[in-house]
Amino acid sequence: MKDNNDMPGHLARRFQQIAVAVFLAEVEDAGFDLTPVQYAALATIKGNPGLDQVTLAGLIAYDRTTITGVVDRLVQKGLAERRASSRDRRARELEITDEGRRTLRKITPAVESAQRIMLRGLTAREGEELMRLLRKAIAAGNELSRAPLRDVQA
Amino acid sequence: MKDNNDMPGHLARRFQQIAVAVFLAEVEDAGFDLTPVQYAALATIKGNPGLDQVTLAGLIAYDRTTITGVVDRLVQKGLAERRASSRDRRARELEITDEGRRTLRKITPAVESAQRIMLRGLTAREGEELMRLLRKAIAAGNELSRAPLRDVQA
DNA sequence: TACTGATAGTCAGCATACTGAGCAATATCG
DNA sequence: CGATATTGCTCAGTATGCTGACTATCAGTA
Repeated sequence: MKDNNDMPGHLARRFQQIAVAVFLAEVEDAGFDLTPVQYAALATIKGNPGLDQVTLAGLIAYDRTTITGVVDRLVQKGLAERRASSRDRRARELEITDEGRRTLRKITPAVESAQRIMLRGLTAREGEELMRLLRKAIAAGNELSRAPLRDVQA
Repeated sequence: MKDNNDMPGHLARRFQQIAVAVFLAEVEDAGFDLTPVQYAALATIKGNPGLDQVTLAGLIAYDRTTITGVVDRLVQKGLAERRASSRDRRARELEITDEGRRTLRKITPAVESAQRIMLRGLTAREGEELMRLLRKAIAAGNELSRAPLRDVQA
């Protein structure tokens, strides 16, 4: 009978659970109300102005049905805008607002602090190694989830 | 500007996402309909007959408000039973059913296969190292989530 | 050009997770 | 003993994530 602690799936769930909690706590301490998912989406919109929702989803490996709600909330908070595309009337072009830019800038220290805290039990070397191993495992399993990571075809 | 791939939080989310997808796929291939969360709960009930919901939640680090729904579904599927405790009328004692035991037994190969698949990009040594680092990071962050792991006080 | 297939987005429904509130029952302590 | 605090559980509300279905639109082709 295997112990939970020998199950990578269980460990993945626990680590993710802690990572989210730490992120939310740091961001709230900084005076903001933004989830990890919303942060990643907003940062990606900023880095890729005018991208459509499917592209955004692919860049951060979200399901396309999830992106709808995430963008809804970013728009509702005034951090992003959703416009009909002129090239493809099915698509929506996404833009970050000035308010979104300001929020991203001010929230960055909290986000970076969160990343440190979630690795606080590890040495710097171990933290790097953990990230390397996660990247490698993720790369090999990318196609196994419904929402794989997709590069932009620039 | 940090890349997503340098953010342990993002990597945690991606690995967990893949882990869940792999688990569900393997279990479905084996002809069962059980989520990772339901599996862990059921296995823990089997190993700790008569435990109450708070104890169960502590053993697998679930929130107590989440456990309610999970147990609901296990009961509804006929895999577990929820009884009023005679010692403490607030508490519910949980028991696995014969059907639950049968399911656990038959599902085990799929669960173990899933754990292998989610590490398929890593060598055996790397897989061990990943689990060690996750365990270490989790131990240091245990108290940071609302639902920390709790040992039984037997 | 008409047909077919693929694509962008949304929606309904289900299953985690969490916040915060509330109820019932137990434990503790003056 | 009685007031208070704590505990076990549930519920309402919100936010991911997913499956599957549907509409509108676009692309490729006969």
